[in-house]
Amino acid sequence: MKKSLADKIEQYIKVLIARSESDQIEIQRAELAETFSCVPSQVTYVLATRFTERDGYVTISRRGGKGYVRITRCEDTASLREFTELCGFIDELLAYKAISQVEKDLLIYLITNAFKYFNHQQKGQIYDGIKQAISDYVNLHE
Amino acid sequence: MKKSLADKIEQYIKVLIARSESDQIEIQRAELAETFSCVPSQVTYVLATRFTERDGYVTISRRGGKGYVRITRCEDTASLREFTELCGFIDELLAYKAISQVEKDLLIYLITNAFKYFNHQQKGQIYDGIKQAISDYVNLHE
DNA sequence: TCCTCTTTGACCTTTGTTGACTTTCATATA
DNA sequence: TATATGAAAGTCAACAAAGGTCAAAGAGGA
Repeated sequence: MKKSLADKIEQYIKVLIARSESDQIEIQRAELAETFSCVPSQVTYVLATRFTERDGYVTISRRGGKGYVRITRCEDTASLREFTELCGFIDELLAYKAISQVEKDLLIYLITNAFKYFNHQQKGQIYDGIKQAISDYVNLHE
Repeated sequence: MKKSLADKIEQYIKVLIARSESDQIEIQRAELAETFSCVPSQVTYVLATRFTERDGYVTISRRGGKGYVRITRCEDTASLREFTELCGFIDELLAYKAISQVEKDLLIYLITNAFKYFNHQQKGQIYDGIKQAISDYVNLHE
C-alpha cells in the first residue's frame, strides 16, 4: 500500500506509544511536523482522523510556551463502541422477538468471549461484521 | 473468441493475486488504467463484473491522496479447516441438544457471512475463537 | 437487426495537504 | 500586580488527489 503522509505519521505515533511504558506519549506538534517536513496542522489532521476515542485514544493538549499534545491509548474503551452497539442491537432483536432469549444469551456470551486475542481495531471490525450478518439473517427470516 | 480489454485486465489481476502471499492485492485504479491505456472507470467495470462476492472476491477501497483498491480472494470457506471443524462442532451440539435448530441456523449463517473482510489466516483464528467460546458456553449451561 | 457486453467521459464524493489566521498559555517587564 | 510579548496549539477553508457513479455510445455475436 502506498502510504500517505498521514499514514506515516499515524504509524510513527503508534510505534512511539507501543514503545512507551504507560501507553501514553507527549509530543510537540511543531516538532513532529518538522520531522515529517510538513505543516503542523497536518499533525492535527492525523490526530483528528486516526486517534479518536472511537479508535481507542484520548488526546489532550496545552497551547502556549511549553505546549504539548499528550496521546493516551485506552485499550479498555477500544472497540467499546462497536461492542456496545452490537449488544444494543441484539437487545432490540430480542425486544422485537426476532430472536429468543436463549439465542441472545448465546450471542452475548460469544461476542464477549470469543475474540479476546484480537486487537481493538480487529475487534471493532469483527463486531461490525457480526452486526451486519445478524441484521441480514433477521431480514431473511422475517 | 477475441479477448476484450476487460478480459485482459481481469486476467492481469488474477495473476497478481495468484502470486501474492495472502490472496490479497492492492492496486491503484489510475495506475492500472494507465498500464492498459484506458480510463479508470474501466477498472471499476472489471471489478464490478468479475470480482464480485459471487465470484469469490471482496474489494474495499480508499479515496483521496494515495488511495487504493484492495482485492481479496475469499477461497471457499468450506475448504478452511477451522471452518469445517466449527461447523462439525455445531452439528454435534445440535445432536446432543445442547443448542436448538434455530440457534444452529443462526450460528452457521453468522460464521459463513460475518467475516468476509478478513483474510484466510484471520478467519482461521476467528473460527477457533468462536469454537472455544461456544464450547465454554455449553459447559456453563449443562 | 437486436441484444448484451464493453468502453468512454463528465461529474461526484471522499480523503489528504497546506497556509493564513485565531486562541491560549508562560514568562518577562513596567 | 497588570500588561505585553512570544511561543506554542487550534480552526477553517481552499486546493489537490485519489476512487465512484452513471448514462451514452460502440462493438460483436446470434
